[in-house]
Amino acid sequence: MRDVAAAADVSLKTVSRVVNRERGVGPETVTRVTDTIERLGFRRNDLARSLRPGQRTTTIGLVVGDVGNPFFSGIARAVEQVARDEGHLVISGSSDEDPEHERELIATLCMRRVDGILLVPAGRDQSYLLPEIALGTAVVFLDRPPGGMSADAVVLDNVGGARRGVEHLLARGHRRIGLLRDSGTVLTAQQRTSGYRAALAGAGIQVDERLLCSGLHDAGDASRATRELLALADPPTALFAVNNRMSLGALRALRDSNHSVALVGFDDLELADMLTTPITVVAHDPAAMGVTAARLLFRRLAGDTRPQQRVVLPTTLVRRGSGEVTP
DNA sequence: GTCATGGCTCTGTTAGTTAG
DNA sequence: CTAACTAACAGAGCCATGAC
Repeated sequence: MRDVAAAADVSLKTVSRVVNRERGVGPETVTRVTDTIERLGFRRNDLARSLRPGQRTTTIGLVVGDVGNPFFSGIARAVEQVARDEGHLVISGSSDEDPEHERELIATLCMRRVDGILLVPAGRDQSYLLPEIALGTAVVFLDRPPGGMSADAVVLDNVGGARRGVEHLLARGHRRIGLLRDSGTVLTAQQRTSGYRAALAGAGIQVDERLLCSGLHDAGDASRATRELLALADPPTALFAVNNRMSLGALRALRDSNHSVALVGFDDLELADMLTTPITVVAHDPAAMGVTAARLLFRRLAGDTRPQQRVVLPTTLVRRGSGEVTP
């Protein structure tokens, strides 16, 4: 900037004004400075620009469970689009559902002075964010609400969606429905299990706890659990998988078995409609979640002081075949 | 009073310098 | 040798100035 100022024979301040398109600079000066900027290849240093207090870094942080998971990458893509429209850069990371890792990532983002944070919480307590929020960092939670504090959150209708999926199986005449779920600490899994129980209770069916498989970490675990369920003396005639990894595992196990078992999964799966028996899912829109959360974040950054928002996004049952298998 | 422009100062961190 | 101080980085906020 100093070189530009010297070459264009103006002050630093005038270059700053031209760079930031501020009003009050003569058209001749603007042309001369712009030409010099072009000639010297000057680019504003945003790191230095954000040095002054009150100045934003025009970056936001995004922490999800795993950017490799299609659900989270769908969110990330949508967040990126909104951020770009707002002139912001997204710095993203995966917590691997590890609370410790989540905190480290957030700390790193805060050290880089991101203006706002979009977080899919892995741990049960996010009160460590309160000092950052007090300093002016905007925070919006996705997929799961925060613990130990309250803040804006965009979540899914997990209970309702799961209930609808299980009711769909019940309507086909299934009475023994297995449940495949991941770690019990993840709130979404708990809520989807509640939906499962509510559907059975609504149909006057006692839950057989042997059909509930918990603590499954990945698709491999879900496959093993499915095989175990099918090996029971009175195996389930249908399965409800609480997320896409569980569905994938169940699908692998079902492919290798000669049982005719119905399957409904929460979360849509890529290619789910192209399988021999396409999968029926409780679908939702990751992009809508990303867009909603990002817009909320930027509204807060723009000074919106409305009370904290809890946006609940709907789910839809997509009938494709696997959930329409009758017992 | 308005417009165009310039000058000083401040920011958070760190390398380098000086004092004790 | 350590502690304290200072300069440097690149830009922007605030205020000043001169011309009209």
